Amino acid sequence: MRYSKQREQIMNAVRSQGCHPTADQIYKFVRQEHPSISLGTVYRNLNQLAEAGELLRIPICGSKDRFDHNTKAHFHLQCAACGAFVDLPEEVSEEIVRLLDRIRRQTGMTVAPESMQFQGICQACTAGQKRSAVDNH
Amino acid sequence: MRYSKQREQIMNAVRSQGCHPTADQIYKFVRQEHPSISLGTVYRNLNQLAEAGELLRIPICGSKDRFDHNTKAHFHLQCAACGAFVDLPEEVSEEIVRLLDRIRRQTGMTVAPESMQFQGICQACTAGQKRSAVDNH
DNA sequence: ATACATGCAAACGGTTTGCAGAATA
DNA sequence: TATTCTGCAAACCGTTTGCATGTAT
Repeated sequence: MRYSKQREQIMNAVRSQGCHPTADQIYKFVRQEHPSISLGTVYRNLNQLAEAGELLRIPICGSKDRFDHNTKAHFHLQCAACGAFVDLPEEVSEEIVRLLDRIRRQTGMTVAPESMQFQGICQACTAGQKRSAVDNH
Repeated sequence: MRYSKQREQIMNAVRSQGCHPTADQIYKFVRQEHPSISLGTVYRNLNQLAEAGELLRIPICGSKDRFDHNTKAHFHLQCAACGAFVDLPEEVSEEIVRLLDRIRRQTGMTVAPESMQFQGICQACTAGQKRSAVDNH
């Protein structure tokens, strides 16, 4: 993989936008300092970086994929109320991994952890402090 | 919801194709006895039937949605090796539900069970009896 | 008669891809 | 110079939608 300014800026964008940005959020961000960049280039580079293991691509059913600079295996919840896309706490992640292990032993089916996405209601919204969907993404 | 021949045939197709058919599989199936039906009509009816609770629409990340005549809450695994789309055994489903309960108590996050899709390797393929992807869907 | 349903084709939204030209090594 | 990368625009694929017509109630 040869150096390119665009790729560097894209990687920086993913790192600086802590909140699991989508491709077009990254596109808008990078375009501030590099107005001529194209969305196709953003996607191409995100795919390459994901393949190289420098970031994670998180597929989202029925909406835009997310990208994560944290490449350590972990799980996410997308809140149906406010749209927030948050990491699950580590203890919960461990429980999930244990469950997948048990499933394998009990059924012979191997579940891929990176395929597991959670949808539901986040902490804040479950507690009733509803924020509007526009605050988040 | 007013009666229509198309809807009846679509519902029959979902019931007779035990294996969680996709919209276009249903389309091809119904077209055998009703060649003039359109794919748009199939989608419209599947959506209505899902809304009425007569079937389940199962969103699949990055590929075609599936439809299931079994409306009782249950979970699915899609096999990355052979493409099979299978129900998880009931004991496993119960364990998953218990886990979601625990997550709620521990974190205050509410996970929607119907959002949970599993990808991985099915029993047969884990055991090494790999079938090819074309055998299944 | 009046909703509601249909077939068709066009639109949609997120993502990928083919191409000619530009940048890296 | 030989590759790799870019910007652009068009293609892609599953799904939805607008419209004029047809059909159940």
